[in-house]
Amino acid sequence: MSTSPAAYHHGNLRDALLAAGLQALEGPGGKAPSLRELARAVGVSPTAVYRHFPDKHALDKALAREGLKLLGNEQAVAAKEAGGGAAGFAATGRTYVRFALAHPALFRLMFTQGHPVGDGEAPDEARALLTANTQALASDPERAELLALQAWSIAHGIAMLMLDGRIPADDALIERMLDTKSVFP
Amino acid sequence: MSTSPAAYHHGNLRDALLAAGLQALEGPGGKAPSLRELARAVGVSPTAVYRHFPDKHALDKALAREGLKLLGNEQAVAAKEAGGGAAGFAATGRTYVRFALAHPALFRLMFTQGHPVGDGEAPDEARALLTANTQALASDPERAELLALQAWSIAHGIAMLMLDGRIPADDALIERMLDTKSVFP
DNA sequence: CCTCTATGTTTACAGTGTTTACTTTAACCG
DNA sequence: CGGTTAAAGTAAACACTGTAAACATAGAGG
Repeated sequence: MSTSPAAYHHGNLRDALLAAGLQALEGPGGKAPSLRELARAVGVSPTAVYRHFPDKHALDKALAREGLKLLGNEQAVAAKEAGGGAAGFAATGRTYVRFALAHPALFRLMFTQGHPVGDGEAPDEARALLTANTQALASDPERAELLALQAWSIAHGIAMLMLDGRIPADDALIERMLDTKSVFP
Repeated sequence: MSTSPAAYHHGNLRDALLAAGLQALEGPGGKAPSLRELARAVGVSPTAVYRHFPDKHALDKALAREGLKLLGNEQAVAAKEAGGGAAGFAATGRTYVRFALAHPALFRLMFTQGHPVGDGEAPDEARALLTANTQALASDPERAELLALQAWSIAHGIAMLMLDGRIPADDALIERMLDTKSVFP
């Protein structure tokens, strides 16, 4: 799933580009890399990239998917550590916002790729976890779906507004804003 | 406040640039214009822009402020038409999301300029309206501030997720998700 | 009227995404 | 094996971007 050490310069250019892209995006202070930057980082000519991605946007979409995987994993372990149930659900939300603050550039990229709603892609782990949680917590499944979208929206809104500096990126504030008793009683 | 017909080519280049920028951004299918595009649209050399803005980012920030004004106005009239109070508050939220869907590029620009939270700028009308509404609806003023941030976050989250195509941009869905009885009982 | 300052223009540079044409490398198969 | 073929890489070029430096031109004020 990443950077197999053998056959770097030849062989798996695609994976190498994604790895270099993630490294550039990760962490606070991460930046969205240019296509040429990534080619340089991997030691290849800019046009070589086009053998593996039709254009820059496709590369970005692939990086976004990679980011979604990371987020899903972090959420899954956080939910498990919290013991599942309502506590796990809450942990999921906190982790979402913290992930955004920890990897601003990556998080922005993940949600700026124009992901048409009806495309046949399988739902990412984060999304699957969300619906599973709400289905377990709500009786009515339709109401559960609405709850899922609302929970997603408030977490996403908090994350975005904090990233943009519209709301102080305070950890205690995250806690209060996401308090399930207050928002979803 | 816009495009005074006299003295176009000489005089108010700054306003002309902002007007051209807004026109490019407005509407669905709007796009973030390049500095050179705007210069062309106004009939001026690219570097002339630098007499009025230190760099592209400053221009974008000015456009973002312009967009916030537009949003604030729309929200104000919507709240007034709904008769104020709780109904007005709800109208404010709906208008927020609808504005985002009606002007995707502008909305994105408005919230991607890195607006450091502590800077001395006066709060925009949208923000002022928000706190006024929650102060009126909640007894405890501290609880009102939290409610304001939560309401903002959920509206912002819905808007962003719909813009990114993660959630269907359905008007009825907006209504259900923002239903105050369901979210803030 | 003459000067000075605000506001433009020209030219140039480094960087970007992308196309086209060319070269190498590896794999396949008779 | 050995030769052909397709995959994967390179080089050069194009149109575009934001920006800097040096120069030109009003228009206003003393």
